[in-house]
Amino acid sequence: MQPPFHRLEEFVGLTSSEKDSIGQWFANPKRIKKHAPIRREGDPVTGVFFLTQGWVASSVVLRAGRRQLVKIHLPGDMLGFPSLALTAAGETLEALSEVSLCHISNASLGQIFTRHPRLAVGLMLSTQKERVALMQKLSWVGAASSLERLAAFILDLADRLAAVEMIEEGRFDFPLTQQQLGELLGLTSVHINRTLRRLDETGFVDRQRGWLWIKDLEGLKSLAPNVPPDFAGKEAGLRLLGHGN
Amino acid sequence: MQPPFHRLEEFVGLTSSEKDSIGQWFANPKRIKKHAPIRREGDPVTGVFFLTQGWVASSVVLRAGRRQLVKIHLPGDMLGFPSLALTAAGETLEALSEVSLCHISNASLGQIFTRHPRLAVGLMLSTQKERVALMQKLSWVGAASSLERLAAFILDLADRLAAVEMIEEGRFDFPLTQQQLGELLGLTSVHINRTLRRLDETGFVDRQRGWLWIKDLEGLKSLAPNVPPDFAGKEAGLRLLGHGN
DNA sequence: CGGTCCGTTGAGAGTGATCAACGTTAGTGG
DNA sequence: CCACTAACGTTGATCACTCTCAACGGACCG
Repeated sequence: MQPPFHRLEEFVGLTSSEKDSIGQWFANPKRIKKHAPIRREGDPVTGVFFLTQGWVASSVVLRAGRRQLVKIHLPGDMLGFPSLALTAAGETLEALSEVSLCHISNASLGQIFTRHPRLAVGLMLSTQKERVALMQKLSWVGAASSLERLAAFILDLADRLAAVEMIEEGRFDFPLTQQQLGELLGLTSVHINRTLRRLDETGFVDRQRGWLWIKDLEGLKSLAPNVPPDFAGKEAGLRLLGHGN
Repeated sequence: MQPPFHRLEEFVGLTSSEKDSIGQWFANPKRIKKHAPIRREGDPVTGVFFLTQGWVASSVVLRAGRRQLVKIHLPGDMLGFPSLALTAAGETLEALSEVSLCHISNASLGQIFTRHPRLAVGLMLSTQKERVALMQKLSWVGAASSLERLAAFILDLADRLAAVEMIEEGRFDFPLTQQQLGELLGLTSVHINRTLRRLDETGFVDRQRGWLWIKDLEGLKSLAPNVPPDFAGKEAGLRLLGHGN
């Protein structure tokens, strides 16, 4: 199976030599069992990860024993970038399903910058995209009701699932527990349950353990607190590197 | 006056040739009046900014007319990076005080990647640091009480002010209105007011229009929902680029 | 087949929002 | 320099969204 390059090629076109360099990353993918930790907060920072299959949650813990899920990662995502700036990992990465991922060592990552500047730009833009997504999520949690937050998350998720063909006619596997949804959106699992039921009763979604079905996309969109940002694709890379390149 | 290089040199040591390249950025700084917008959401993305003096807020707006302040920027910060991935700016940058900043064009930024890989690594790590900060803030807004959020913000701010010597004995200028504080922390201005008064009455802080005084640092720390992350400094750059470099 | 985790539902409590009014400060123009 | 005005800070009363606590049923796993 072809590794999901789409996120790496989103912002810059890659030459075959660049693709070769990347190809090494996928030499020996690692399989992780459902619910197993990939990396814990405080672990040494050995590099980043490229997720090829499955769902991963990244989270930070607070003193009170609470925790915040920062992001749900899907195939094609790069994991662990923020921790590069820290002495020890600042986020826990946990497999939400059977997961397959590749480790990219610090040295390999550094070589991208010294040898493949175009690829480095692509990586940088990719992490800026993540930052935009994080800003959006902060705005949901800081300034939207439970119904709005849930709608926004489901819509965002559906978009990202579509990019890797993990959604069909609005239906998709959904391995998150309501507890985890709550930790993701700053709500309790009890309130997630009630809010989910409201979406259900209105006919916007249908759900069973393990999967979700968006029955009324436009209805959900009418609830969302913002319109999703418009990512620039290759144009972003060209702005930085010049059109003659 | 020496531009605040500290953030650029935080993760990698710079050679004199690299410093020269950067030096061009500071050729003609632009002055912005208090309360003036630097860039609005939807504006074209012409590059990024390097803040040399003053306070800047970056914010996103939601459909309901609400808005979320994403970050308060201080001298030394790079502004506008996330929007590089977008077709149009995704965040509004607004001067909270008299501001002085330098514009760095897309092309100049691209040249950093093609000509000065070490500097590019420094920039990348710097934006990862911002991402960590954003993750922290999300956790405050998503999982902490109003008192905890306020304490966490004030402590974080004090640390960052200290890095640019804008704080003296715990006292500093503070140009944010309570309305803006509310938009930053996901609370209403009324509730900010009451929460601030609680901090005041407990003797943790003293405040007047325009400035703030941290009277009991340890007390504030006891309220904070998390311990601040430990950034790796030059060690982070060395991990990627190798110690022999 | 039993245990544990997860989803569901109810009752009650509380944090923070909303609405409203007023005093104070700072900025503006005469 | 003063009067005027708008923005900001403060406080009270009330509302409601979400949390907490609790119990129970169902699904999955060993």
